[in-house]
Amino acid sequence: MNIEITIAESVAAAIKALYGQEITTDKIQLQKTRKEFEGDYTLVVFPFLSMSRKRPEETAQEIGEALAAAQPLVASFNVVKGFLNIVIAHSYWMDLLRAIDSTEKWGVKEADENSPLVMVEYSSPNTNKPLHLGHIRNNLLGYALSNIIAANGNRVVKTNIVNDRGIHICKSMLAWQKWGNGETPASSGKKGDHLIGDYYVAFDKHYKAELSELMANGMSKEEAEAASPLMAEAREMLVKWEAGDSDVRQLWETMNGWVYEGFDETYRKLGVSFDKIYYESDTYLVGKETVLGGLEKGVFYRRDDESVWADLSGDGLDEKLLLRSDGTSVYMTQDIGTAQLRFRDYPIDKMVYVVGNEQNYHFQVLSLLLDKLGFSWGKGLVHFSYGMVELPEGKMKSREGTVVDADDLMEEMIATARETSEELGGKLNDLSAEEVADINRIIGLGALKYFMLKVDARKNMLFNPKESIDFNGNTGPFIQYTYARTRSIERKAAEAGVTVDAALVPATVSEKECSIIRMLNEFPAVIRQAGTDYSPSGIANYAYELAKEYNQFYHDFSILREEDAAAKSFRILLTRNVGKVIKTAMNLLGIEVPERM
RNA sequence: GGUUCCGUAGCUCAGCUGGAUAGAGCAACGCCCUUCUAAGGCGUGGGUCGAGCGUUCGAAUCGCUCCGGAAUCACCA
Repeated sequence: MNIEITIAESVAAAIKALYGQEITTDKIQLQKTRKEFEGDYTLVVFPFLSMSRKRPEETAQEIGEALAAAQPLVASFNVVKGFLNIVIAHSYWMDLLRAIDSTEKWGVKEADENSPLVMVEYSSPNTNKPLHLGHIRNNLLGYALSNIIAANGNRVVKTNIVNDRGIHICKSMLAWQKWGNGETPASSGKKGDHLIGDYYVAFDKHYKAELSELMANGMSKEEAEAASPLMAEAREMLVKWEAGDSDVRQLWETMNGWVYEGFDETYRKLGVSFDKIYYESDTYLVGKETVLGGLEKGVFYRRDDESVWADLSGDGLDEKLLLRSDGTSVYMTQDIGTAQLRFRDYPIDKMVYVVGNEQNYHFQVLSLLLDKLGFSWGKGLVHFSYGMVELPEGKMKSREGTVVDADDLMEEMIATARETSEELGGKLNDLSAEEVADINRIIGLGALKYFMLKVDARKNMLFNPKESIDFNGNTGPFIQYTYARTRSIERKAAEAGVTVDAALVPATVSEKECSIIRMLNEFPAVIRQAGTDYSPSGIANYAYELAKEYNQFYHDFSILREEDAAAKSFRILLTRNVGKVIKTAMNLLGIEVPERM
């Protein structure tokens, strides 16, 4: 039974008894009492003044007295202006702590076969270059979001749509043919995605050189772009690809294969995974069919030049192209095709797309189109839109070479974790080299992940590599550190033969300790909130608050030297559950926690 | 120009279903390691919550109008 609901019901009963008014519990706002006042929950009495027809202080006093008399959980109360601060009985917090301790996964709601099925699309890379900083934000958000949605009792299918076709991959292929000398990941020792990325850059370099040569000979920029033999070759290759030319297809499969191996490694290192992967090369034709089907049903219309359009002016938007005049598909067509395939594969109840906010308009349109085409989840699709990641030097532009590569960044973070722990000296001396390396990996990646996830996803964020590597303050490593300490205390207690006896009740539980238990009590609500708001940052900030609260209180506190057996038992019990909740919260974010650090 | 999003301390960010004196961290300065982990803790200074108007007993939070910034409005993806 939730304490807040219990109190709210008692308040409603008190108001009825005092003023004869029926009031529903959702009208009663209970909030956490602010730190500077005594109490656990605060009732704001201003809304009841019209019923009581008395001054705020008097009203609060009356309600407080009625509560204290009728509700045994209310130990005491105090009134400050129009605020009634309620102190909950310590025995309640003790019972609650035991209840939390007895649950396997506090706050997590398991799904069953009847639970709604939510599909979450994230990552969605192009196969012509390696993953970069922006993808990291996308992947971390998508993975965390999937966990949070699952923790709210939904079945979740994590999916990735790989953009594996188009002119961009032809550019890499062409450059490799021309200048590659048969280079492979095995021959060069490069990661497959980096190898392909290098050829994409090589194409661009040669193309630019070609353009400036043509322009030097008197052409305008537009003329040069149209005349470029390199670009013409790339386009020719795309036509061959679409026609199913066996040589081109074979090269395409080989090179994409290299990229996928590279991506898999990055995903593994980042700790994200997918249940089902779709490829645009499989979906774009389905999209075309679906659009033509919509055309027959009269949902879309054809123009004189044979192009196919959707008229969305009735929905306050413009007209949208779906098939070019030459019959080829555009981006939107592919997304429709992907949706069609997915719906065939899964009984989707809700679709969540984790895609950058530069595509807000696209998803507004997609939602309408899917709805018109009869997808039940089309109208209610969620575009989980996130902001750009900016660097201190300015916005990231792949062409200007200021891209932060995902693999490099992860390595850098781990290296910094290693340097920092070495500076601190000797803490991990008794561990094997592998164990130490693993701890450094967990910390380095934790720093990166937490930094990305604690910020409200909608906002553009500034990623300062230097600051992110600072392990002080509101950071992943601080939370991991707090967890490692809770584990250390438990280990030491076990070594000393101290057993936790939850039946032992300490004579006093401090207000601060009650406050920590109250925070644990909030965790299920935090998960629900994060699920409805699609907000990993909500979980992240909660984890920090809890870690800070615990760390502050227990910093100068020697649990194991406590002489009162009941108090010692209680504190270890509290420690264990703080650790449990921190770990659960961090794992929802996709962040590992180390047993030691 | 239309649409959407953002504007909170020097910096990076919380807080936003309306509630008490607007919170953290970083940076600066001063304390605290024979103690379960100092990757820490305690303290000091730092704010017209972009501006104005409105609704309300009460507005950082809700509404309107401005001012800044971003994204988007392609037969690109």
